[in-house]
Amino acid sequence: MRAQRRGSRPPFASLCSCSRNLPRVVLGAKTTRNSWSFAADVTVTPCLFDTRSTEVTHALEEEEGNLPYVLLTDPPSSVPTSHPSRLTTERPNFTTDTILESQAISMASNECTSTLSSPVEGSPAKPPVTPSSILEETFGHSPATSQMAPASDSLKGPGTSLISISDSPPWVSTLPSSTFGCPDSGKDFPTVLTFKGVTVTLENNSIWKQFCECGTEMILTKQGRRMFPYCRYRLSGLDPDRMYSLVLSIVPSGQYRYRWNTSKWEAHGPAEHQSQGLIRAFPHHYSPCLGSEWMSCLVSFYKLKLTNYFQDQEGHMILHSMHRYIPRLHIIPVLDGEAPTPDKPVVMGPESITFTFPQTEFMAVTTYQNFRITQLKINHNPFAKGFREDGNNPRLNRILPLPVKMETQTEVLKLAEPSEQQEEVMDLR
DNA sequence: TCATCTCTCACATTTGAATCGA
DNA sequence: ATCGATTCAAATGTGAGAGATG
Repeated sequence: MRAQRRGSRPPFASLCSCSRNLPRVVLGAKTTRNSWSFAADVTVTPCLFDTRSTEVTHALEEEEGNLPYVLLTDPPSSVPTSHPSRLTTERPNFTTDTILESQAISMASNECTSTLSSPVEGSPAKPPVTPSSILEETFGHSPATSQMAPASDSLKGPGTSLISISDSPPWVSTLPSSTFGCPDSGKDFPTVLTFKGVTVTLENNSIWKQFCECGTEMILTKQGRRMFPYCRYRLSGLDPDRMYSLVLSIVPSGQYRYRWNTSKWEAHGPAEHQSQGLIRAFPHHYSPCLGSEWMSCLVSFYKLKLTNYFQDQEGHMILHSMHRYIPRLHIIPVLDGEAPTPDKPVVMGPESITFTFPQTEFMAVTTYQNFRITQLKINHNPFAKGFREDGNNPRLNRILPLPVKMETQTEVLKLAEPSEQQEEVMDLR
């Protein structure tokens, strides 16, 4: 399903269910009274979203066989500011990890001072560092993903109200394929983005920046592999009394398939299936929450897993290997009046906004291509601690010619400052 | 046919939560 | 109720080998 935007009519998204126990998000726009164009559809965790009308349900059932997963509706003329009673029975544990997360914050926050103007709106604001706790899982998690159209097609366009703050940042969109990896590390990436009074901080920007400089790679496996680093945000400027759903989508950021050639990525043919569009989205496991709750915690999408298994039913993000992607955070106000159920969607209307941090772009791979990325992962990821041997990992020695090894290890040691390692270790807790 | 590229799987290791007993 | 030891599931990258591709 490819997005087709017409006129100035804004796009909206609905989050709803399908018949395979995996509900979906649909990003689309109403083009005429009875016609919709779809930017994307995504499988999402059930019971997380408020719902609206069922206007085009039947049309989509016909299209998709027995998959009544699409529910789209007109946008509300206004979004109520009051909030319904709690929509879930379990709540985040806001106390368990306060200390560890606060420590991580205090270190990470040092990286948040380079507030740059976003393409949409500059923001000098730096969110106050307040005691926080990471959002720990207490909900039953049901996995989620799905197919969507390419972001370049679906989430841009005149009149759109689905705003991508950094939809086409020049330092990303204009990067030649061979320069993927942000070698121009002297160019700062925005750590804080602000739009419509909502400020989003990429809390673990320092680690992202290190990976970006080498060209971030993320492993895809059939059973799903977590991202490292993962996306961790701090939010401010939300209405404290309003319910919001946070959804992370991962959209293609290039039109090509790539290959690793000795020391750099090169375009190698057109992207696979991008004409049909494949975007994934992953709702945060605590969605929906009050704005006050989102703002009091770090929002970490550490549960997100990446896979290249297209029959995946576990709800992982399905990506193409050797393709470039970039995560995007969607902040979706939840409408009042109706409790969320798996068969009803929440409207992603004019007040929904999307934030994209260009430094989080990555290459999806099944095997690491860039040795520097491997070393960064080993040095930063606690689960890979077994491969750390102070630069004397015999396995790495085996696969590396000596001169290269000496050089890269020096670089890696330089990149992996102790404080950064410590930050990321604590980040995982 | 062959070389290269890409992917899959078993493996060793670490982490952290859960469990159990003192 | 607390603490330490143990167990186990889930996480990591490695490397061999299979399959796909040109």
